[in-house]
Amino acid sequence: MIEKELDERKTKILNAIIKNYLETGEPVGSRTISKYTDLNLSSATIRNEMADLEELGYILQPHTSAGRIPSDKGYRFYVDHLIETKDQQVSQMKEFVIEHTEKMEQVLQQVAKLLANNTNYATMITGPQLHHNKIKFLQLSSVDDSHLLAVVVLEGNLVKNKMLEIEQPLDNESMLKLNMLLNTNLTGLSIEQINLGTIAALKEKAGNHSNIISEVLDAVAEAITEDEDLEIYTSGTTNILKYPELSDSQRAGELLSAFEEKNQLISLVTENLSDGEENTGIQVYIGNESPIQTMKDCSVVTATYELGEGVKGTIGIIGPKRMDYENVMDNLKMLKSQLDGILNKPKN
Amino acid sequence: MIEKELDERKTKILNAIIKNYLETGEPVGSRTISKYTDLNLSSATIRNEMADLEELGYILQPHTSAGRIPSDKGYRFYVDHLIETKDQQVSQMKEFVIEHTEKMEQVLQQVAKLLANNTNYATMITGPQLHHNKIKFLQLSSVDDSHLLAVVVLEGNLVKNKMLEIEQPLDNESMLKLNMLLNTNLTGLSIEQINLGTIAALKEKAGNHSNIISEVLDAVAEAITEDEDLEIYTSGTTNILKYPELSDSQRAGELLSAFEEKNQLISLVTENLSDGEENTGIQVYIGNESPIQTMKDCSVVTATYELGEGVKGTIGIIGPKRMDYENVMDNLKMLKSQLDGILNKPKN
DNA sequence: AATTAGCACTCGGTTTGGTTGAGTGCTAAC
DNA sequence: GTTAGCACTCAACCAAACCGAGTGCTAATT
Repeated sequence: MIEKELDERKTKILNAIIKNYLETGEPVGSRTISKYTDLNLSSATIRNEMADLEELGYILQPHTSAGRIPSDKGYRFYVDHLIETKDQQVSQMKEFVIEHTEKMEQVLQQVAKLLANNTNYATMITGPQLHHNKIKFLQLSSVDDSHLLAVVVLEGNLVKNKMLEIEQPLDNESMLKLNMLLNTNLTGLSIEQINLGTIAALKEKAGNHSNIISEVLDAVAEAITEDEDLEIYTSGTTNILKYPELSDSQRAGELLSAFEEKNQLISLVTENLSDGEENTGIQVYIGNESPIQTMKDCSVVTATYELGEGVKGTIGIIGPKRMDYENVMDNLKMLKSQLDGILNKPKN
Repeated sequence: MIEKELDERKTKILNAIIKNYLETGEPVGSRTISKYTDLNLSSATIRNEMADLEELGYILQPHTSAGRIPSDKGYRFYVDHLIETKDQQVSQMKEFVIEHTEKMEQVLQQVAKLLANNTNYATMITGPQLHHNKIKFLQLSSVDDSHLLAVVVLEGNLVKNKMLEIEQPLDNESMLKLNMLLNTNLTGLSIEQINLGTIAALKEKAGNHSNIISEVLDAVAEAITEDEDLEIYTSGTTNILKYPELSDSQRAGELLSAFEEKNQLISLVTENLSDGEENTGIQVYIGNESPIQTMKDCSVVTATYELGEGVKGTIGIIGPKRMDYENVMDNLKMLKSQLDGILNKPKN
């Protein structure tokens, strides 16, 4: 069945076509290939091979009497089989200079920007999902007569806070008690681990302040999930205007809107997190393979980065189908490893 | 000197030209005006008047034998003299439905989006400057052995926090003392009011923990200024692609980049805040009048909103020069008043 | 003196038709 | 299996022709 659809020569030719097309963006003809490669074949022969390749679906003609361009299938074959993975040294070279700034969100924004500058494509990055992060510290304080402030510190020193309204002021003693109660019972737990049992137990112990407990818990849950969950940072979105095949205002508008309405990008994140990610953790979506319909004329490359036991975030690069996959994937690999180091000891 | 450059009739004609051009976006000819207006003049007469108007610089011809389009001077005259301010009732009609959500930033983002949807232009909005906001509550807590968490609540219940690293853990008692000290000395002050004297006094009282005091103060200052200061929210930026005169990928790219690199927008904010703002607090920049060079083919309308004694933010709308100034200004006026109500009692 | 009808003129936009050249597919020869 | 050669295709380019909206000017009208 899989008795090599493509022989050595066809492979070489396909590779040459794609390489050339990635550089020029123009349909490539038989004569070009004839000279480009070291095969020493006449253009006529190449033509025959190209006809075959077309029949097999790896390349296609924009119109009769034009050169060939890679099809989605062609690109797929290219990224799966033809990319030469660079030796590690070279990759090491271009280390990213990430300022070790305070706020997580600033780091992320910065990474997105760096990546965009390096690749000339649009980029996105999500913060890590926090569901599994454990609560490290929790504090309730009375701000004024009608407001309590709940502050939660998660592992990795991420701080979240939420204001609560209360009907009547809480006296100092109750406050202390509540704080004690909350801390002893909740620290070390992740939001997922707080179940009805825990809550009931807490409420009971809180006595006449049980209503506050549930409010606090709600607040904690909300602060952790709702917020960072769909926080997606993008950069270099206007880069897509640099590629003529994407820059007519119709298409470009839709694409750019997708970046602005960041919630459209979520499917990239979720898709990626669930997917079995082979070896590298890098996913390539070519054209229609993309989970986002508006990106059917683009290619999307995503990578997940991890910071300790299952807490993951996603980085993505979106560009034209004729993107420089090698460079992009190298960059992502680079980042993956570096993010590990940086995010594992964040300040905030 | 100012003996009315334009007589009644010329004014009417100019008005008609602009109105028509705003609708169609096409150069408008004499015949159109002849029918459009109630002046009952032949196209020939209009032509003569138009020649005059052109000489005076209010309109111009894209090329011979084309209709006329308004010049910047023409637009300026239009917004200064010709806009009919709608009666209040009509404006009242389209009240904005702003969800009273928790986070300030969400409100702002939402406002930007609403405005963009309503107008079909690009919008931006800044959070209020917080320098003058007073500190309402301040708390230091020990998160773990090497980290303190400083939480500041400002008037209006804005919460800021900052993580501090310390060399050696603080015992409970010192912590209590410090908190007491900070609260009694700093609450009620705005960041501007904290001067060297206050700091020195505090340090003295803190005794052997004086180094922590200055760290805390730094943190407070940083949290308040650096952060919200240049936080600019944008929305509907892709709307500009809807206007052909702005949507060629060259120009559009520059514009959109300006929105992405939000710091380019800052000049709009500062310019506006310092400017004497006549009566309405609404500023219109037409074409080259804009403080941002990349927007020389656009018009920019900004408004400041206020929430109590000098604390201001800025809203801006950016669109083509032929924007619907009336609608835009109405919307802004509307928002100005509503934001007052909403932001004066925010939750967070 | 102001208005208008009429007319020649201008000039961007569109259509038309021809030319060019890159590139193909096919066939016949090597 | 490879190649030279040739007829064919078709987008891209270009010039000529045409169209029509719109102008400026002049002479007649009010």
